[in-house]
Amino acid sequence: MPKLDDVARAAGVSKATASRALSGAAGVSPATRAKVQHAADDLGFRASGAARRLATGLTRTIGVLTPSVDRWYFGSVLHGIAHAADAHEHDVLLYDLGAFGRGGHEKFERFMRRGEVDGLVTITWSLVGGDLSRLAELGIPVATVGEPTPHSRSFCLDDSAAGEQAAEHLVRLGHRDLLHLSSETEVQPIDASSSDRRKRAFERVSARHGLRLRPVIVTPTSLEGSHLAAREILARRDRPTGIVASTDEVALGVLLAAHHLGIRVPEELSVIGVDDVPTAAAFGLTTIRQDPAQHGEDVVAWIMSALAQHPHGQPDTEPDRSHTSYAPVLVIRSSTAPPREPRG
Amino acid sequence: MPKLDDVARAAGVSKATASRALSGAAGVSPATRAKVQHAADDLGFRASGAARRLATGLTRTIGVLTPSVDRWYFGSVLHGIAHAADAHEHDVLLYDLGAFGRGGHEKFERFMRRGEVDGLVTITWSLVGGDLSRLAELGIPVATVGEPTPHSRSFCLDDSAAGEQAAEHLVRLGHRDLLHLSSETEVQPIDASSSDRRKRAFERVSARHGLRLRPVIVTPTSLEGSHLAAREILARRDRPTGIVASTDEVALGVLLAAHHLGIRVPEELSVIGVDDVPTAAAFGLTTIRQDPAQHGEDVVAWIMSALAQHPHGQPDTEPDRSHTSYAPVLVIRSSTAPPREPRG
DNA sequence: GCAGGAACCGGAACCGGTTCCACTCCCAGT
DNA sequence: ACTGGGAGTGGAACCGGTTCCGGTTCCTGC
Repeated sequence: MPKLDDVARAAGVSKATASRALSGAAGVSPATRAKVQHAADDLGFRASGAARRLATGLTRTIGVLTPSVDRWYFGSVLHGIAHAADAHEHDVLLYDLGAFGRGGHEKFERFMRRGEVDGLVTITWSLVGGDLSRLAELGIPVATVGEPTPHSRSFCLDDSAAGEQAAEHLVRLGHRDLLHLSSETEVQPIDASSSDRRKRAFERVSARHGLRLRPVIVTPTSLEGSHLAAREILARRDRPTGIVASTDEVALGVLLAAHHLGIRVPEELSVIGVDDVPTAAAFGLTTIRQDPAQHGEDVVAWIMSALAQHPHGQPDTEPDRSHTSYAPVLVIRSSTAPPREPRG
Repeated sequence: MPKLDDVARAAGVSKATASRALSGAAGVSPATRAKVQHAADDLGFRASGAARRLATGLTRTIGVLTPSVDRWYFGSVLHGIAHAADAHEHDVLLYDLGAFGRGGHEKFERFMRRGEVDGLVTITWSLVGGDLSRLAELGIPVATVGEPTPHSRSFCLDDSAAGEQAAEHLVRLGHRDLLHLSSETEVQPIDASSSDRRKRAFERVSARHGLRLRPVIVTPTSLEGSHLAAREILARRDRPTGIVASTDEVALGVLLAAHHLGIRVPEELSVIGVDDVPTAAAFGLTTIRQDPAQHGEDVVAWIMSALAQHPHGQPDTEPDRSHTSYAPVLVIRSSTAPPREPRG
């Protein structure tokens, strides 16, 4: 494996010049640069990342802390991050904290102990199992996607608007008797989750239009969980005419329950979700769309710009803790329609 | 940020001894080790990974090349890898090649140019966009999960057995008129995909039992794609009594189509898939289960053992290219039953 | 009492780049 | 002709660990 020294010797220059030539630094004559480049290609030279890291203190790597990787939302964000990082010639170091199970805290500690990255993105803040306020001490750009947070730069769907749009869509169709069904988040404080923000938005809409007040239902986070919960709800005589689900997964559970109970959608029951997962289209589910992969690309773009401004260490100014919220977009399919016999 | 030198000075020993003490190497008295450890804790010392890399040539990182991260199978494997790697105090460097889109080849080249890892796992071999035979030159343990391959160690569900079990299950129930529906793989050579192996197994079972011969149907890889294909198939008068799908995603599309056409499952149609995705349970889908997360854990275990045997560079012996194939397990739910009027 | 050796430790040479600083040219300005 | 300065380059000091090698010390065996 040839080293920089070999390249320098082959090109008849010093290590210093060879380094400058290959890294594109200024102060090298075009002729010399070409000579060095040629020698490097010739020898099949590949710079040692370890040596570069040690000398520059830069890893050209961005870390991702996520509570899970095999769920749609997290996977999509990660996909966007990986794509954007690649475009910037950066690698992605993945820490799958698995906070949905246990052991997330230990993994977080391991990251703090030995994770060496230039920038960090946490996919959701409160879900990952660790004291995330300590991340600020890292002295690197930190951003969160999936939830607004005062502790760092953040990117997230406007959950309130999403919740409102979902409810308003059904109200506009004539529904007066709605129910909100959300899935619980297993680790997250209940009052800081996206589900909760959507739920509260629903309640605001309910109050605004004087809709019938129904108890809040929370189901386990799984299609099966929401399916069973929905079955119970829909089996009752006074079931609502429409259900606003906090996510598409929950909404699909409702669809499933309706199917099993022989309740026709949308004739007898309207259902709306949030996310627009790939399967939503196949099921004809009306939903509020968000694009997590885009969020992932944006968060990397921000990290790169932060890195460009402050190549090393602490920024001298106050760190950017602004929040980017994405506007939800309503996607109307065939799971929503006016109620059969509008009341009120 | 304290360095090893500081720790050594604080403990009143040399850098060499401090290094040995902290790394757990032999040749340090218990008393000295404790003293150094204490000093390190005291100063909040964290060893520089970059320096360690440079000195040892080890990255304590394993790379993952995957065609996608936001699909169930890949995400699950990745989850297993991340979990196991963490248990071995290794990091995970993710290369999402995105071969389902374009640009996979460039990303692969970037990995070859600058990816520095101790071990590598590719999730599927032919799907990722690059000349993977070059990976052997890396001189590090390489393994593949998701498909058997002669080029490297590999881990994969026994697709033939899975395909046979699925078909045999329906035959055992009395079906004589089956159809196999598989989704195409966009990049993979068609004759090397898991779908293809499952399809050929189906054909063997068909021949063995002299079942009615039906044309092979291939659908686009998406729930929507298989849904539409299934609708066309099921709308015909002479539709089969059972459908063997190459994956659960395809099977769910069939279920969806049956629902829209008012065909009752399993009374009028049996459906079986492969994978046992989380949603399969909610839909009552009979399927062949595999556990990709386990495959991920196993592949990491193998890499770790290979690393332990040959700490550096090329193994002197022939590299291990054996294949581990996982036995499929049939999970019977409510989408399969004897046909209404058994023929033959 | 003394050779032999094991256990422990320190000095210094690495690993392979980057970058500061000094030095040499060469050319424009007066 | 002489100087100021910028462009191009080389020497050498880093970055922060690991590890080889040699030197003490102390204990065991004869």
